[in-house]
Amino acid sequence: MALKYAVLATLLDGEASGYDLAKRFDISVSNVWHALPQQIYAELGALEKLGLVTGKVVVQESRPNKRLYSLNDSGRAALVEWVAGESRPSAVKDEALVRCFAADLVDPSKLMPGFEVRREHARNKLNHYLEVQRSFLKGRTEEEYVRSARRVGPYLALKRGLIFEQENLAWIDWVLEILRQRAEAGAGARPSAS
Amino acid sequence: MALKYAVLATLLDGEASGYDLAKRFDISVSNVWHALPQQIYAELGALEKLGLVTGKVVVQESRPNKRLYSLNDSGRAALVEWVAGESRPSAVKDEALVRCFAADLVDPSKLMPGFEVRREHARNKLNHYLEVQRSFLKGRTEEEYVRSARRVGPYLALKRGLIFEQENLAWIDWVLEILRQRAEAGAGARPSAS
DNA sequence: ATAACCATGTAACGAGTTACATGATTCC
DNA sequence: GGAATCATGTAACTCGTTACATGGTTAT
Repeated sequence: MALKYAVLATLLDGEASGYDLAKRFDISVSNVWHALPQQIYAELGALEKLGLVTGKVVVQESRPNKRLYSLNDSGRAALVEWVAGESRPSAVKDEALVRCFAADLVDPSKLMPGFEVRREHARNKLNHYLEVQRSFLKGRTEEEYVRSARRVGPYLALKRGLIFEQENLAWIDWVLEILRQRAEAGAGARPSAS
Repeated sequence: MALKYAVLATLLDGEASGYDLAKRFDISVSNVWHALPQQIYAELGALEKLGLVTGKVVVQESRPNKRLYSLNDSGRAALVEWVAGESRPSAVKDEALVRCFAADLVDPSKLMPGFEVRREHARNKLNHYLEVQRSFLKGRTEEEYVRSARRVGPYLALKRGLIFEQENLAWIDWVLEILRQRAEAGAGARPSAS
């Protein structure tokens, strides 16, 4: 359901091909809703059948032809109707938490490499978000921005992803620190799950 | 995949029926991995076929009979082998962010009720986590706990959920404040998506 | 030359959600 | 008398992921 509206909302930024949309999803929408190109192509087809987007073929030389979609009045109306509704509660969904849960089965030092990799991922994602943030603010403070910008929605959403990744990183560092301490303290001791 | 190990890890706390596990998932594992009873029953069946858990029927009077499952050596070994692996990167996955993205289509005041409801949910969940935290710490500080407790994994995982919900709540409050300001400032003005 | 980009999908599979089904017992 | 608890599932469906398929063009 959400993908449908994520696609509609992304078309607010102007008409796009499936390929274009897949890119937008990668760059600026990934924080809001993640989707693979295959899903996007399928969704655009479905949305056109529903009459919520309008597609037209653009013939190109020296490039494959493409299908450009734009949000039409029905689509905009559907989005307006949906946007004020209630969202289902969100939660962290993360394999790493399951691994944590069983962490005490093994020597703490065994877990550290996995978390180091994770830290890298988190840092990269955070840096990406920070860049997107800079491109929103363009030197203004956040306060100025949310007071004066015509469109704030995308920024509000970005901010959630930013905070999430910051806290994720902080948590990973905290976990690594505890694992390090325990690896030292328990060197030689047998791990136990009881 | 993760559900499989979530079930195995939950059985570290002792043998349980599907019904018991469903409860544990609701109370203390929900933060780590969410699953409905139907999934748990199915997974337990699959795990028994794989020989990773051992089930036995317990006959009861004045209660339906039940099937008690316990983690066996194969299951424990599978968990040990899995636990040090790499987890796929996590991300927020939240309808509300999609709604945010399209927020500027409508009057800010229209969005507030949805976010108020959400704030309630977040507060309840946070309170639940705080209670679980108290039952872990039992008066000790966090520092003491992670230094001295035999088993820290579940606490590390809980902490992530706790932080997530705290930040979620803070973000919701921030969004509501911005919506309120904009509703005032733009009273009478026409909303625009450009 | 080789990689990355443009451009669009299909097919199979796995995971998660919703709806439905049953029935005794104990708590309020 | 009605709700909640114990106890276990099946069936249909939606959503997301992985693998596969194609083929020209531009940048290094």
